[in-house]
Amino acid sequence: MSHAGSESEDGMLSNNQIESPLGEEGNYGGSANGGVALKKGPWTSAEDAILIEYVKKHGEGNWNAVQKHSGLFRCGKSCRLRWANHLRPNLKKGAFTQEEEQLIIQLHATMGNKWAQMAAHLPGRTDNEIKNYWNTRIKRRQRAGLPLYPPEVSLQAMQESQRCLNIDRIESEHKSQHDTLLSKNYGIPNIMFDNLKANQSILPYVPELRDITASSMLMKGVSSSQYGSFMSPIMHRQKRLREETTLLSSFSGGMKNEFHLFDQFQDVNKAAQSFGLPFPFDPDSTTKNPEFFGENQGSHTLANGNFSASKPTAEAVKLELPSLQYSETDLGGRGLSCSPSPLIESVDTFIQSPPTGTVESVCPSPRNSGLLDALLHEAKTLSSAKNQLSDKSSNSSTITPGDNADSFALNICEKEWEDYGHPISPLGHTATSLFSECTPISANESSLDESPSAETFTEANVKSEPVDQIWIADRENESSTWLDITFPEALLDSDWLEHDSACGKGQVIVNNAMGTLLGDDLGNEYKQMAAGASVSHGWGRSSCSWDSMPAVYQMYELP
DNA sequence: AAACTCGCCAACCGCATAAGC
DNA sequence: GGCTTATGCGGTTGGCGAGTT
Repeated sequence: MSHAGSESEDGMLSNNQIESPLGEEGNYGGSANGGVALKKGPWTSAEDAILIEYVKKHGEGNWNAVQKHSGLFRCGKSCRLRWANHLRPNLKKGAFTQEEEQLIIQLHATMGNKWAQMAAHLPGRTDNEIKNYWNTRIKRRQRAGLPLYPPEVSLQAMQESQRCLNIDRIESEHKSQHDTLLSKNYGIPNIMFDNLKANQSILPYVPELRDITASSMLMKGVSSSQYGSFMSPIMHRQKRLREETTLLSSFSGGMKNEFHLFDQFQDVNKAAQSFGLPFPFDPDSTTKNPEFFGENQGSHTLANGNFSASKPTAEAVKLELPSLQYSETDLGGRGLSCSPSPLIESVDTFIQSPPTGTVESVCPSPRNSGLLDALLHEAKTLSSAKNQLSDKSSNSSTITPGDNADSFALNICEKEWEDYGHPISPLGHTATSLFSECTPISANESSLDESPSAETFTEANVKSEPVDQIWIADRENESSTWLDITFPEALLDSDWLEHDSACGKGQVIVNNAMGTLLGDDLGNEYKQMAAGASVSHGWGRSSCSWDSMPAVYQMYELP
């Protein structure tokens, strides 16, 4: 704004017009502030002392007043930055410890470039430090042709993503139960949070969840990488929503990165197929899936027009997670009629007045999640095969809007879940296995920066073959009813979740695929949840950590 | 010894948004 | 509601020192 603009202006005052109270030579080429040029460039110890003194007297904040009260010829912004990054107490100086480095990697795998949020998890460290560290690390590893994340971190993020994807699905499917449950004062099932807590062992930085509430979950859900725990507790609600939306967009950033990662493969199409993506991509997919860009505007992975899957980008690697920014041209070109702001507003609307009687979510859903979609598709394939054998009656699990949660739970639990609660996941290729097939895992890798060798990476291409084959076989078998795996809703609309058109969207028929989809651990969680007749509060479809997706899609970086 | 490259770091810049008027 | 100000965040730049050629 004007403030920022004034800072960057080069409204040069000649140096002889400036009288520094410090009598120091300095770069006063900065902006004029009330006729006084403000110094730029490195801070001197004298300036630091002045600033420290000022903060001691007046406290933090009101940074623009620093110059007035202290005679420091620095803009408020600069003062704030100096204080935050160098002068404030309890700052930890020096190199990052190994633990800190590991934490940063884990946090970044989950959050993306949310430096400020990451800094909140590293006491004494600043976002700038973390950012610098990360950028340096990226460069280093890029140069070495190493994966951005160690396999174990990628795997963790992958697992978290899948878990939350599943939770999210459950939530969407049960949203129709929402009002009934609320009226009966059902709470969030403890089991869910117990399970989430237990999962903390996976990512040790996940804070305690004991204080989590339905509302806080709702508030934090979309962006919360680890169950909503990354948001500052004092963060303004709308601010959170902004963050959430941004983080949702991080998902698309992850997708973008994903396609950068494909550049590493000799054969892009094969690489994509290894991840379960339908290659060759149709650049004009909008015409074939108009709803993708219209109704499902929440997914702006493609809508932002930042990448064309059919044209692997040759631009420089940019491991950023783009914010939710659209250009009119992009939107128009894609036939997208919405703008980002309606999305944000819709999220807000959703929070303020949760929708009733619909499973449609105002929150973006992670379409085109690539790897995860591959899993869904795979699960679907297996489930279809199973259905052919068992030919279960879907009516047994039909839920009517009037059903209470207990009956729903019984349906799920007794009719379906028993089949899939087996310790061994019915997913022949679970997220883990699929991932491992595509990830250059080095069993001996322990150090975070000791990444797989180039040889190992090459091996990954070979290992991905089975997935590739599954995919192709599936295409052949289902050529007549081919579903675009880039659009999981297509799966949900088919035999994954059979929306009973006669009874409305809220009436879902959960078939075997549901259990298949959920896998074992979440399946148990889901089972217990259902058995407890407590279907969780209707937070948004994307309440789970889509922002963790970048981890999956940033497994590799370009050399 | 000079030139060059690279990594690190501090600071700047642009942008978004909340708050106050 | 519109404008201005303050604040925060993430991306980028540029200076500097160390290492290499």
